[in-house]
Amino acid sequence: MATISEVARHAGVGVGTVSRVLNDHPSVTDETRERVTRSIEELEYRPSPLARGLKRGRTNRIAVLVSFVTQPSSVERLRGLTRALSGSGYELVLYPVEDDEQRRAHMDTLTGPHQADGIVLISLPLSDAEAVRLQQSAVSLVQIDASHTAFASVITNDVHGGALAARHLLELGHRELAFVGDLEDNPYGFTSSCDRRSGFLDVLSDVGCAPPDRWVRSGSMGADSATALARDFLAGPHRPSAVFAASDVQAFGVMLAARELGLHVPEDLSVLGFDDIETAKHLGLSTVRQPLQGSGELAAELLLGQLADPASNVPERHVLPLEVVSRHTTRELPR
Amino acid sequence: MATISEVARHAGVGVGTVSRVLNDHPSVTDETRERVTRSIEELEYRPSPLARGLKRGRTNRIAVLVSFVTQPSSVERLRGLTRALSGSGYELVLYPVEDDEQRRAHMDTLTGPHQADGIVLISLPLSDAEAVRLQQSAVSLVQIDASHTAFASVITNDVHGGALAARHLLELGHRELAFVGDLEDNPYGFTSSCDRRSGFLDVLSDVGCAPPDRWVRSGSMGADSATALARDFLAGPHRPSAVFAASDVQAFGVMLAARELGLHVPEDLSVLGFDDIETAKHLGLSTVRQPLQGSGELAAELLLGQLADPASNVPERHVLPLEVVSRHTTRELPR
DNA sequence: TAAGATGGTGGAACCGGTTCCACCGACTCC
DNA sequence: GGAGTCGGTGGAACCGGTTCCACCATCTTA
Repeated sequence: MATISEVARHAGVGVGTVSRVLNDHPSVTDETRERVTRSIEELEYRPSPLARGLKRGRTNRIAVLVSFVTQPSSVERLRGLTRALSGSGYELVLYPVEDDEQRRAHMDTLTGPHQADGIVLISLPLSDAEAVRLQQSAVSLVQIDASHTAFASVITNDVHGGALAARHLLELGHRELAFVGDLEDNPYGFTSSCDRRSGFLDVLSDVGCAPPDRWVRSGSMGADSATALARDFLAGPHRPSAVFAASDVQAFGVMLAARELGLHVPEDLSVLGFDDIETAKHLGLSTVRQPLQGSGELAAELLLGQLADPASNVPERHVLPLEVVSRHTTRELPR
Repeated sequence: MATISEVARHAGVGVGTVSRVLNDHPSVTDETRERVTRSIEELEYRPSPLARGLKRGRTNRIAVLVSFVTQPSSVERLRGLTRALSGSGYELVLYPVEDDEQRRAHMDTLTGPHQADGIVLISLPLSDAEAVRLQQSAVSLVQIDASHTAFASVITNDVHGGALAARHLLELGHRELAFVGDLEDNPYGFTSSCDRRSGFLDVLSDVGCAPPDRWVRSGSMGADSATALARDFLAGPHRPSAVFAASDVQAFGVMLAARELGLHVPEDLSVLGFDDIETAKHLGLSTVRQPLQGSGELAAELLLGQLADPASNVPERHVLPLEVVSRHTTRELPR
């Protein structure tokens, strides 16, 4: 594998000149540039990102911390990120977080020298202590689905989303409504599920349709616990006519419970999800859409902006719009 | 940010000694080691991976090339990879491939110096020319769902999988069978869909149940085209009693077509998928399971083995088992 | 024509580690 | 007691780039 000095010797110039050609420095004559370019091609030379990074103090890498395993919505955000990052010259290094210890270990790594020029956090709220350390290490950082004030963030209004869900189901004529969501004290401090619930319940209370407690349930993240919870209140003689789930995955869990009990969706039960992950479209799930891929794209653009011009770093909140997408799992009740 | 020479000065030793402490070299007295360790902690020193990599000629990075956007099954393989790689000391750099040009660009990058110690290819068959270049660059490589003979691979027997699907549906009493899969001439040269189809059709022919041509359909990857194809043959007066889809995503597409036409699954139509992606479980889809996460884990282990002991590099094929998982979308036909 | 400005170029120093070689003191052995 | 061995250590050289400074040829200006 050729090095820059071999290229220099081959072209009969100094290493500085080769470096200038590589970096499009203007003060090289066309004739010299041409000769160097030819040598580069003949020797199939490619510069070492390690050596370059060491000298420049930059890595051309963007670290993405994501609780990868548990959340399909995170995968969609990641897709948006990869799309917006492709062709930017930055590489994407994945730091999957499965538990709190991994999360700490990754944070520790990333505050070290020469790790990444920028960081994107997906659905991982920052503690104040972490925020301070990250600020000291002077790295650019953008949050998705979390919003510590020290850094820019891309979020949605979950309370509003819950309210949208409630109003949609009310408009369809439903009055007997249930909710299935995540536990409040989950390992990472997400609040989105709770916010969606309170937005949902507030609207219902306002119109006098507050559901009984046993129709408002929370379990650990994932479809399985949603199935168990829904089985519980769908089995009884008096059951809700519609269920709002705090995520599409949980909505699938509810649908599975319904199927097991011989209930047809949407004839016997309407199910409304939240997120609009790709499978929701494939399966015709009605849901409250948030722009998942869009959140990744926006985060990437913000980060690239900060990296291109560090002075422009304002820790602004970007609130993305929500919208109800009505597909085949909700239906209007006959009066 | 402290450097190794600052640590050396602070501890009153030479840089060599600090380096030896960092790398657990035995010839350091406990007393010196202790003093250096204390200085490291006091200065919050962390070594630069760039400098280390430059000198050692290794990057401690593993590159994963994956056609990320189109395939949920690839995401599951990626999960297996991340899990097996966590704690290995290697970082995972993602190279998402969206088109052939990106794929070439990434291949070109990765054959350069100091890029990655190992490469994992997910569902991206290698050309001979690429294989030669990769061999020259002396990088370790493991393929998943592709099997160029030059490198180790983790695969399944797709023909066998198609046969399993056929036999399962026959056992349930179905005789009127349809197939939906990918186009043969897809951009990346996948053959899995075709192999599954031929395994499926061979068994059906053997028992005299070969379906008519209009029940054997192929479209571009994804649920949408599957919906369109299925709508076509499900709408007619004479329709199949069961559909085998070459992937779970396409099975979802078929289910959506059924729902649109007012057909209930499995009462009016049995649907069998292939892959067993996570959503398949959530939705109770019957499917031919291949160990997706397991494929990622095995690939990671193989790669780590090669990296730990380059002499052990044998380009072996590892064929993973297949199994029919019967859930709620297939049912036994009454006689 | 001499002095100064200018643009192109070569090469040393440097980024922050690892590794090898030289050195030193202590210990062993004849 | 002197030669040889050995474990521990310091520091220079090196990995492969970038960048700055010095230098030179050419051109401008007095």
